[in-house]
Amino acid sequence: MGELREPLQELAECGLPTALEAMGERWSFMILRAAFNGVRHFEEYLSEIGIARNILANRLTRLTESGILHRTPCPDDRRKVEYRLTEKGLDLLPTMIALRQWGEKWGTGVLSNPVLVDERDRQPILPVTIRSHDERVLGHMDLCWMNSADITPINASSADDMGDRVRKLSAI
Amino acid sequence: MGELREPLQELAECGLPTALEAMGERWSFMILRAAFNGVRHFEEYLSEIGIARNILANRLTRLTESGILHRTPCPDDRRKVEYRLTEKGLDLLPTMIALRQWGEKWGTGVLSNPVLVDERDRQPILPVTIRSHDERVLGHMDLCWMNSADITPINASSADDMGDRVRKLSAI
DNA sequence: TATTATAGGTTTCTTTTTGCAACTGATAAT
DNA sequence: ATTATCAGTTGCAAAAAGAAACCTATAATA
Repeated sequence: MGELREPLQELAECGLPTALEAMGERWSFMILRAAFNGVRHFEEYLSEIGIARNILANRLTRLTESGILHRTPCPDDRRKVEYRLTEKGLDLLPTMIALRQWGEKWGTGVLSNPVLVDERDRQPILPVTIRSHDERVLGHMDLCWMNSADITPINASSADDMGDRVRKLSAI
Repeated sequence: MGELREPLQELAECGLPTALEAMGERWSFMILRAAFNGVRHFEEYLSEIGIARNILANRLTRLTESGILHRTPCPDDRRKVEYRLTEKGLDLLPTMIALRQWGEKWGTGVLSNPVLVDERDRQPILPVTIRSHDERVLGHMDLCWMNSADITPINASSADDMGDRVRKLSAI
């Protein structure tokens, strides 16, 4: 068993550290959840989440700086400020739902409420999954890591051996 | 504009806090990523991730306690210990990939490498999305929150008004 | 108009968590 | 018999989180 593994440096080339820089701090996901639930104002976030005032102020600033929330002074009441999700923030929904679903599945029997449904038929959404380009649901047994340089563009045929250029995830 | 919102307490009924208790600490996702990349041993995690020794020890213990990693002393070299993903840990893959894809999309042009591909055709996986029960991809405009008690089981018909029992996500 | 209340912070101080570096105890390699 | 490796632990300094009081601008109320 040769423990064949890529140069460790390669692990760094990934969006995860970037994502964690913006969302990895304590409370960030709770603030995001509140935002997705329609919370907009400072005092509202404060009572919704069990967070300290100064920390909330700090997180809202940072989430705003990283473009996840947008801060607008309220025109009708000039004491108030609105923090709402940007497109970038809204785009975190799959991540948040996946995390929530995982917590639900493996946690101590918390059945989520309210539940996300498709408004068209009012049916709950599916568990978030990983899918192949042709939409098959993939388990980790079906996946492997591959150097992006070695990927054959779709349509181009592939009578290619690949040799050591793939590494199976199921071997983990 | 009545700002109609559910009793705030309802927000707590969700798997997210549970999930964050296990995965919300700094480094947890980085350790998970390393584990998914085949890392198994303490010193290996240590050099892979830029984490301090004592913190790593602490995190590995906590991830083991929460059933995400499994700790086994190596039979062939009794100095070594293996930390590998449990089923519960493996089940975090969609979350991790969703987060990584988000980081890739919105970060400063980091193209991930290696890339996750379907081993069957060696094509990159799709972006992780939210899907309706019949597999349509849903944007946040297509979603609403609903009290789980009010959901009509599929197949049962629904000539039901629903009134205020739904709250659109696109209103956020 | 004067007074009080509210919104969104900031400041100060205490506690907790992180990070670094050195140390340890068991096992394996030389 | 000596040295190296592995998986930690310990002690201490720095950073971050949390609680509580304070502040400023605006709005509501008497």
